[in-house]
Amino acid sequence: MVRPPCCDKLNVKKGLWTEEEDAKILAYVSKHGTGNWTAVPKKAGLRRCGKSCRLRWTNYLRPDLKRESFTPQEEELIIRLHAALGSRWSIIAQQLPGRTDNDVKNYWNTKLRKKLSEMGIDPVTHKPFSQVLADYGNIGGLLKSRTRIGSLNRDMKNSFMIKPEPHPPQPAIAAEGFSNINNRRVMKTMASPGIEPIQENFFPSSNINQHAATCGSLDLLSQLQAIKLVTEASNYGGYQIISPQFPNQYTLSLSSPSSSSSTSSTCSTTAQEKAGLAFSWRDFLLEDAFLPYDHHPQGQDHIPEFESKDIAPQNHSGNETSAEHIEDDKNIIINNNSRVLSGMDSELLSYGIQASSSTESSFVAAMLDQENEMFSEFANLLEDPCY
DNA sequence: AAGCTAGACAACCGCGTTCCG
DNA sequence: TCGGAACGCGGTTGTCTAGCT
Repeated sequence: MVRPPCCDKLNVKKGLWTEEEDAKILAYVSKHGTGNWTAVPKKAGLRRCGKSCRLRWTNYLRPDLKRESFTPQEEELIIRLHAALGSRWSIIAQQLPGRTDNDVKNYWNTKLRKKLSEMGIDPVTHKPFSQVLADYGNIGGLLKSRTRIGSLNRDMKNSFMIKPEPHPPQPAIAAEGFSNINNRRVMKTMASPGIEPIQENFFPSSNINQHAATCGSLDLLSQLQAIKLVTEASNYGGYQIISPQFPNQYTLSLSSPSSSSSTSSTCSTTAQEKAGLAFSWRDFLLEDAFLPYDHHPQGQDHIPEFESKDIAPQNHSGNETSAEHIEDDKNIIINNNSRVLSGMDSELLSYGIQASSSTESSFVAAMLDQENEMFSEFANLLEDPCY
């Protein structure tokens, strides 16, 4: 990376800003407006990088910034947007007047992530840790018991380090195990050698494992298809988690507590043959959370309140087909991303299903995570097709 | 009182994208 | 069309402070 010319000078000042420096920025902006930040240090008489000036103005000096703490409404909106968008802080911040992306990011990292973790919810995927574990176990089976904890996301790692038992944590119990989730001192400790390897055969076997054992590998799309199928199947066999603060947010309503989140999973090809499913790459695009209200099925219990036109203009392909939905006599309330259920096993359809939009849309984030995992962890498999 | 720990948030860094000559 | 500069974003680090031992 080539350092910008304005930052090349050795005498560029770093660190916290003084009131005098702030005053210079304010005076400059009030006179010249924003823009051409590289010229600001010189014109304003500052020994700062232009980039640093812009950041100071954007994150601190802008007159329209809110200084008070986040409201519960803002909290909920952040969580819902994060579930739909992932860590697109600038886009999320656009929906919160007076808040900067840095504000939102810091608030997420220091408060909300921990809060979700204490609720037993993975802040990355917005799914219960138990379900993430189960999903990961299914995919991790392809590793032939070579899975390492190091490939899990941070919060899952912490949950392992603190609560090593593989059984799904119940939310109320899990709370005590997820303190200090975001503390980087803990992260550094966790990264220390010697504690990273996880016991072999940690994750449960699955039909995917069996198929992979015979096939040896799956192509990437097939693996994504498998993940999606597993995820969606798991959604309907997971746990009921109802946050007292966000009672509508993380509600996976189900009627069969005996159903393991991993038991109904199967390899994509097998499942597709069995259920007549057909996936394409479009199935894995982020789209649902941004559909206008009238594109969602009636009766859907969770409609994003933000304006879809303002965010994520990408990935809007194929709305005319993706807007399909199902609402049958089994009281299935799902969003349009769950159309694959149309041919799903009757054993899945036997459950009463309520999947919030955040749960469904967070699938994409989980998918991307797992895809990255696969690229790194399964590199040898992807390079060694069995066909 | 001193040292330590953790929370909060400001600021920096690196990278990708966009703009412009 | 190309290359450099500027901009924007997300992840990470630094610093301050309050609370605890």
